[in-house]
Amino acid sequence: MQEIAAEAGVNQALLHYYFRSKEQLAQAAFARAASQLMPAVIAVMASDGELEDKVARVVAVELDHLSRVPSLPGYIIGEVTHRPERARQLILAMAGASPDDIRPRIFGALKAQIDARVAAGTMRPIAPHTFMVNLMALCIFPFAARPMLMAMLGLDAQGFAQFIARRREELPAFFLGGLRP
Amino acid sequence: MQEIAAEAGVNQALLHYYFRSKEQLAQAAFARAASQLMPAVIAVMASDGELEDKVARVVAVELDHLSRVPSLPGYIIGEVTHRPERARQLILAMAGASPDDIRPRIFGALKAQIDARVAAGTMRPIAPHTFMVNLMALCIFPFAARPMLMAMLGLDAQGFAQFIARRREELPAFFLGGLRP
DNA sequence: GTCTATATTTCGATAGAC
DNA sequence: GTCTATCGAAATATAGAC
Repeated sequence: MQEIAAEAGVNQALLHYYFRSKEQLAQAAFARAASQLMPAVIAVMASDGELEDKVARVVAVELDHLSRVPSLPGYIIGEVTHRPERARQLILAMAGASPDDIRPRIFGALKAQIDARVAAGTMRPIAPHTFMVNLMALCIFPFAARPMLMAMLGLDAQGFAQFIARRREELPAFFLGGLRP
Repeated sequence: MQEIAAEAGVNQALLHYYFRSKEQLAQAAFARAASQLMPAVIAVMASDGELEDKVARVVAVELDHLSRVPSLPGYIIGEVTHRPERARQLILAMAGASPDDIRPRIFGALKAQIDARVAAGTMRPIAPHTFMVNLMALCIFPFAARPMLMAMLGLDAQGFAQFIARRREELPAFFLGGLRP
């Protein structure tokens, strides 16, 4: 609380005036972060448009956005791991609706598009869940594991940014390639 | 410290006797966790054997292991995000050697194998870094984001386990599929 | 709404008996 | 090595002036 107050240029009493307790401040911070984890990803996936274009757009939007707040995924994952009850709030903040309401909207459209591709023989069957998880994993994980990857690959901040920039171009082809029959 | 002592069935004084401070206890816990994040992955990747077999073995070993400690990735990611200086210790604990020593061992062998496949026309070019990051992402992310995915996909613990079990079978084909020319 | 000052609680660390 | 008891520091929450 002291650190936060100092960084905000106020004192602890004011934080308490606005948030009433440390826990409620933590929840507010988490809610704001959660709403920024997957900007428009759900909207994109639920929208009309060719599957391949959706993938390309999700990758581009997501990597561009996370490049601006690279530690966001690590923060959210740490928080949700430590307090699993936040998971529901996370989905709610991401999508603006409850998990039960969101699920059909995303996975309904996605399943129909996958089925169409499979029927046309241009795609192997894949569960919509798996499709989404793989896409999220390939986009989000490099940021979540950023300090680890920087150490492992011997990159500084600039080198990491370049790594992501290349990824932005290559990832759609890699992802869609994994789905070819 | 109180919670940890209670769970361990001892008291705080004994924790201090063994670890001297909270920070040193945290480091010890982190080091132990780090050594379990990617069991044998580095060994497998640096070993002889066909690339396709390595991928299949890494996926199998990693998913089997993380299924037994599903919150390990989330803990490590949270810790490294909050304290990036732990990243070096993470690599060291994972591989038993410094990042600078490990890098050539993994990526040297990997690069040679990729180059051979590319020359034979059976694989698109891919940077060894990207290869490793994609593989790690697809294996580790589902566990790191487990509470979030459970909420998003509407799974309980058993449903998540089944999701991973299917993943164990499907992931190698998806991953290698993304590399075909 | 924002501050200073302070009360209250929690927590990490230590002393010392066994 | 393990415990009980306690010190001292730190942090959160509150009171009250402006």
